[in-house]
Amino acid sequence: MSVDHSEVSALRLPRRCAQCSVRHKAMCSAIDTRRIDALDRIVTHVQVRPGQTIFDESDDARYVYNISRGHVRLFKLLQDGRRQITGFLNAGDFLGLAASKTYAYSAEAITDSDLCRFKIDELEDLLNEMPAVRERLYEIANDELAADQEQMLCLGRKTAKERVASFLIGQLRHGADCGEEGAAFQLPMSRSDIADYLGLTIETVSRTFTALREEGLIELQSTHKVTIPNIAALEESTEA
Amino acid sequence: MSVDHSEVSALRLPRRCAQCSVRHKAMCSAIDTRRIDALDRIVTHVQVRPGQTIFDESDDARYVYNISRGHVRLFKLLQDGRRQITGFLNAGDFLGLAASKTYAYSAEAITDSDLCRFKIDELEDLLNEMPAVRERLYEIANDELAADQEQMLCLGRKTAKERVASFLIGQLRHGADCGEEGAAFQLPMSRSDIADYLGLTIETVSRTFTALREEGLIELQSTHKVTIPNIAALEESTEA
DNA sequence: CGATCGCGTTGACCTTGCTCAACGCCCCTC
DNA sequence: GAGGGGCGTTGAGCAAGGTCAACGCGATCG
Repeated sequence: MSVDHSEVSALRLPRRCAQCSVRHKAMCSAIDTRRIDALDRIVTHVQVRPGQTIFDESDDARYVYNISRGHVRLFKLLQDGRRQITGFLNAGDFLGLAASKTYAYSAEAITDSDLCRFKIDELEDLLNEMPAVRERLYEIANDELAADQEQMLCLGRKTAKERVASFLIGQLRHGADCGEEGAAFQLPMSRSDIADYLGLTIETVSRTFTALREEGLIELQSTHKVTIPNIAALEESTEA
Repeated sequence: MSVDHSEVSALRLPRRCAQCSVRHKAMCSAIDTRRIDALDRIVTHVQVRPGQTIFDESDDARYVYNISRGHVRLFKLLQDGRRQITGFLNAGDFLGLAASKTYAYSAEAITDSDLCRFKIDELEDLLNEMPAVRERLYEIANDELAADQEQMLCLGRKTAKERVASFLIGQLRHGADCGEEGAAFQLPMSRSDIADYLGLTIETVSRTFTALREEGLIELQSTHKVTIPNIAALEESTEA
């Protein structure tokens, strides 16, 4: 997990899918090792900087992406600027699935990120060749559905404290750079991103972090580095 | 759209998929007419009464369902009983997609409903035979994803009035028994269902209906029958 | 190196929507 | 046709979380 933006120009993008660090996650895990070169032929590697738009909700949905490094936020906007972040994605995650001609949400990089971009038409050909990949996409969509349902429960029925606790547990699980008890992990996103993800204001998120810290449920090494000393205890704050 | 429960025993269930009233919706629309009999061999028809459980979140996800008649709610519960309804389904809709061994949500009938039930194992065989059906399921999952993102925006960032307006427009569109301007349509679900769908209380939903009526944005023939005299006007109340 | 900017935190006050309670209405039952 | 239960509406008061404002701190920049 990296929030360091200083050396973008020195980055080496993965040249070959066979050597990719997220080779065994996302869509790619469904591709036979012997045929992984088929991916190389249709992939384009793109680099995005913090805050940079990957695609906009209104764009023609011509590409899908795999994240090979970095952190991304998905969101929808109302006309007056209110924003709802519908998900945070990390290395290994997949984005760009679309129900219609345009995307269902906008996507921006949170940190410096490397993306593998596929033209949907070309991917479609690959999908027909390798039904296992389509099945994998279907699985991904279903996982995403389950996560969204959980998030609706959070937004519709949980208190501020429960939402923040749920979010932290979710980050711990999903990030998984460090699942161990008491391990510190990074929150790559700002308080404002967290607020827009949880349907709260920045101030409420901030106050809730403070409250959780004062209760000993979390420790804050810095604003973006959290430790959960007792996962079970925090999990109890996740509901009721 | 039926909220009449009086003659369940007299119902004729569809015997043949080829004659099914929702034959050209949902999953079934992807099945070649000449091979529709393959469906007949693996389908079971089930009838459920208002309030009856179709499946529980904790159940083994062994079946998927198509609704051929009636109305269904999907929901998740917190331990203390708080409920979030994650979707309302009508005739032609599909439910039971699951990411894991168990379902992602519980499902109950709102009105008397007829369901076509498929054992997932058996469906899986069909899917391998007819890749177009799998593609259709994938499409359905993606539509569902887009709808869920929209609902997150609603729950996280809209006011009570905006939520209720969005809900009514959504019902008009999705129900589609009557898309025309000024046409009345039925709300098969209770105020309590609406509240749990919108992340509000019954009282707030009731007050908001009254407010919308007093502003002339809706007319209420009865508690469950609504007219939208001017769709564009109500749509404006949908945000900002 | 001081000025500025972005971000996070904290405090005081306010508003939206929730809680609790009463009541009306319809439908069912006896 | 009196009683009762389920559902929806309305009102009064309350509280969770939002708004507005001040401030702190670290990074960047001229």
